[in-house]
Amino acid sequence: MPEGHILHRLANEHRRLFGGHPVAVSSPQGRFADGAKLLDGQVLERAEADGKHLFLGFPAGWLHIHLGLYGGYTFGASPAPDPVGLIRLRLEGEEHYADLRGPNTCELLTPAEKDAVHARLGPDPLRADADPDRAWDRISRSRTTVAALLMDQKVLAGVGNVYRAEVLFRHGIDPHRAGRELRRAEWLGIWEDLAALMAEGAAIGRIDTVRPEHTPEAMGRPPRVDDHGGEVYVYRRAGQGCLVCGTEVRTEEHAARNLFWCPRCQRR
DNA sequence: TCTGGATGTTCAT
DNA sequence: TGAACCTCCAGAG
Repeated sequence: MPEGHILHRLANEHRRLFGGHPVAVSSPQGRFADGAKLLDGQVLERAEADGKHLFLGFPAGWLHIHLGLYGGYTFGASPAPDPVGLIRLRLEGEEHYADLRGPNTCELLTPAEKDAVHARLGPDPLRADADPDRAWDRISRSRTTVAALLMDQKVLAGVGNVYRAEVLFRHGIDPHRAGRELRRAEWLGIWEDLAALMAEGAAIGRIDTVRPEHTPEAMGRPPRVDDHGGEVYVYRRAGQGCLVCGTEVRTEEHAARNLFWCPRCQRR
């Protein structure tokens, strides 16, 4: 379930489980057989994430992975079992293995090619070197909606549909407002909040955005279960009552993605 | 058993 | 703006 926090979590996981050691690299499915052959037996030297991109550094080059909509990882203790389903990439160390399925991208890059990927991404709230003003330059001049801008990886890297919906709710911002209608203070509030929410998401492995005072328990309401794990305000809650005001949460297709918002809490 | 949907991106038009 | 692509799974029949 890949938004940026998951990729940072995966980078940490790769460092922890395989960093500094040689790994057996294979492609049981066969679609990355040539690349796997080049990397097999090499030491995993680095692992980092930028936005929704994962980079694994080997002497032969950078392994670039993008999970797309339904790519995913499975980790386990060695020895790895016989492959089940389509496993594009398998890394195996002495104690652990990692299986990658269904990625959008799984390719080997030169350092220059890796730099080019970074160059086309906006700042990532989870990276220490990120500069929110770089995103603000784009947002403050744009007629595009805030909803679309937050999902544009050239503007801001790592935010997906869940964080987009949730951060706009938390700041009471109508997703249909144009970027240039946003005030700088509002943007900085969004940025700070994303950095904190996504850091927490990376640490716990799920997206939790509901403030303690709004949890169903605190509000005296029956608990709700989200199929994606954490507790959220509006994402995929169309037709349900808003946790804060009770108004029906709305949804629409916006720039080819599902958008969710509370028409009362989020004003223009 | 089949269909449709999903937290994403790219390319063609 | 729409289609294609990557894969899995819940729900329908």
